[in-house]
Amino acid sequence: MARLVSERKDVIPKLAEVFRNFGFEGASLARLCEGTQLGKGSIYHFFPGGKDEMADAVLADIDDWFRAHVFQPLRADESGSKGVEAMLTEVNRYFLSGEKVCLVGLFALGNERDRFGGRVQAYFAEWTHALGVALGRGGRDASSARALAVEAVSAIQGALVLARALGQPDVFTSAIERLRERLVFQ
Amino acid sequence: MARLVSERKDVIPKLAEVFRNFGFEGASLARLCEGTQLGKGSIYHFFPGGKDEMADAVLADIDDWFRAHVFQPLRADESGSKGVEAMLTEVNRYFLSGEKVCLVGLFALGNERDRFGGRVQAYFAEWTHALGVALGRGGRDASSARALAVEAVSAIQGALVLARALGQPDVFTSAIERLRERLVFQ
DNA sequence: GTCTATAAAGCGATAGAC
DNA sequence: GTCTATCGCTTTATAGAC
Repeated sequence: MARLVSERKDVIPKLAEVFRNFGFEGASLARLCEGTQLGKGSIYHFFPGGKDEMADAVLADIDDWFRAHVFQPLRADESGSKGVEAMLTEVNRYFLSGEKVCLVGLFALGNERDRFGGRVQAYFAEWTHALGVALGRGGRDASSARALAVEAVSAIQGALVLARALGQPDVFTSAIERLRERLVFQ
Repeated sequence: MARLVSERKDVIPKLAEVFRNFGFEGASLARLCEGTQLGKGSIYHFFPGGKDEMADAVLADIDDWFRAHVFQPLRADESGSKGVEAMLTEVNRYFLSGEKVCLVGLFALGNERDRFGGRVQAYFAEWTHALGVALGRGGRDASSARALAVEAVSAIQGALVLARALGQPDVFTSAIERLRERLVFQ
């Protein structure tokens, strides 16, 4: 049987899925190995710091994705409407229309916050800030744009919770549609 | 030293706090013992089924509290406005103005959903249903009352996530105030 | 009802051969 | 880069004395 050789960057999304499904404490090395199809030796070769380093790499990867696909477009768009529109489309795709959970939100609620609080805080701070900037371009004053941004990100996170809890992904897609009508100027 | 004898019902809130702080997998028996000030022998005397039975009892206790203080008042109030008003006040108090996390929401996101999915689903289903009934009394048609109820409970859960993540409890209290203006007819 | 001792399994992590 | 063997520790759970 041919031996499969992995690269660290290919492993991270697989680790992410395990952490999403089991949380930090629930993601045992056995489960992480199963999810990545890697032995303990390989996984410790990539992440000598163990689980902490794995979760940290996963959070950094998520942060990078959102920065590239959501935060920067939000800040860059001069129209203040296309960026918001793009955010909602990308976010809906990222969370698989409500079938996928937000790992950062999960870590925010759980005790993972003690270990990764900085990353969790930074993720939501940057998201709400970038959205606030974009909404501010739509003629809103700074303070109400900021408040609306926090409200919108809260709505996304809450919709993910309820969609998951009720087993109704459309709770999430409906929330996205509502935000589209509320935030985007036609 | 006098020996303290406990009752099962006094133990449950203490267990709840441990589960809230550490999640299901993170709540080890050592931590549960520490949080309840009970030995393993005592804790297994009350909950022979182990951690599963403890978490189940905690969820049942939360469910009872919300049924008595939130769901039933929502359904009982004929005015369709005082019940909603009371819900927001009780919920704000329960979650300590955004400092306390929703255990059911945490379980909904994590893999605890596999074990306690039924209870999680029932909790949010009853909450959104009762709120929908109350909102329907305010002159809204059934379908928009129902949608608004899901939106409101989502807003509460999402605000808890962001308040926790950002370390800003006022994100939660602001969300409650916004809901008060939006849902309650003056 | 509470305590201590103990069992069996799983945990994260390391070492060393290939 | 991958694998297996292994260490020391913690885990859940049980048994039995008090």
